[in-house]
Amino acid sequence: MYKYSIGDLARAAATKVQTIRYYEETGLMPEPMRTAGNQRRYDETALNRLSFIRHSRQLGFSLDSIKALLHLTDNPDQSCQQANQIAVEQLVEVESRIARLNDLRKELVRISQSCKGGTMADCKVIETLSEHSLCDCS
Amino acid sequence: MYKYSIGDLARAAATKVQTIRYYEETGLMPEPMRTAGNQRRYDETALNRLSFIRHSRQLGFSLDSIKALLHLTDNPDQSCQQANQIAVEQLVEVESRIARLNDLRKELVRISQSCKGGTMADCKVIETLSEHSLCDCS
DNA sequence: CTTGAACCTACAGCTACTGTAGAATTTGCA
DNA sequence: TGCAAATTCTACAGTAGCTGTAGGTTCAAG
Repeated sequence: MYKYSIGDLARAAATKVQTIRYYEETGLMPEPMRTAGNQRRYDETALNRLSFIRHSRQLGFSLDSIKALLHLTDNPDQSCQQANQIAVEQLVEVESRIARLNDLRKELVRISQSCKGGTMADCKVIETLSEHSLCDCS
Repeated sequence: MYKYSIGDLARAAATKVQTIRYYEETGLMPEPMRTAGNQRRYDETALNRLSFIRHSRQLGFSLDSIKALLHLTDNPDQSCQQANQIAVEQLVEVESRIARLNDLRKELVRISQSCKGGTMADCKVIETLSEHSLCDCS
């Protein structure tokens, strides 16, 4: 039943041991059972919860958003709309980040194409980095 | 000549006063002149340097990369190639971030489209976030 | 000359971990 | 069963790149 050590859990969810303890500290993971010698022991539920957290983190959700999502799952009668709302907000955020990065990419291309291979004295890269007025970025 | 207070500089470069002091602490900005009453006073050179730093930050360069670029400008005889190398590395990094974010976006779209508006008990959003196996992300 | 804005230093806090030290426990193998 | 190696424990410091605060001083306008 309570078969996983913290190291097992870490391996299974591709996390670090310290990260799991950190999640416990900050209330994302519940306090697990302990052995007689005070070591943590986990069950499948804990592994699922940790996987959920890690996957959400990979999708860019903040720990606060994840906390909110986990709180929602603890109240199964509430509307799914709130969970969806959090996901949509995250989507909006990701799309705006993509847009900004595309702008950056454009200017970086311009900068690196300006290099004519001379010395620093007439380096167009540095020059271009100095002139914010010319760039498209917000 | 030394006409800018730290507040003037902050306004001119759209930064916070504390950020300028932080850049000084970490060696990105040189220690400026001081008034008799110990307040910092800057000239145009300092403003140019700060603008360079801010613009580079907006393009996603780390403070370490910026330090390297600034170091290059202090040695005008060196090859421009090194500066270009840093810019190209940054470009590669930005492109990989864009690619990853595009993957995330795809999955977030899938997640938010799965919401059918019921209760949390059968929330597809949460379900989808739990199942890493189904997703495309790395 | 006064008053209020801006400045000073020093330090704590933010996110989301990661690393370290030194001690205790558990596990595998003889 | 005994022992060594691996793992775990707590507690705390450090990372990037700032940002905010407290308590005090200086500057500039009127």
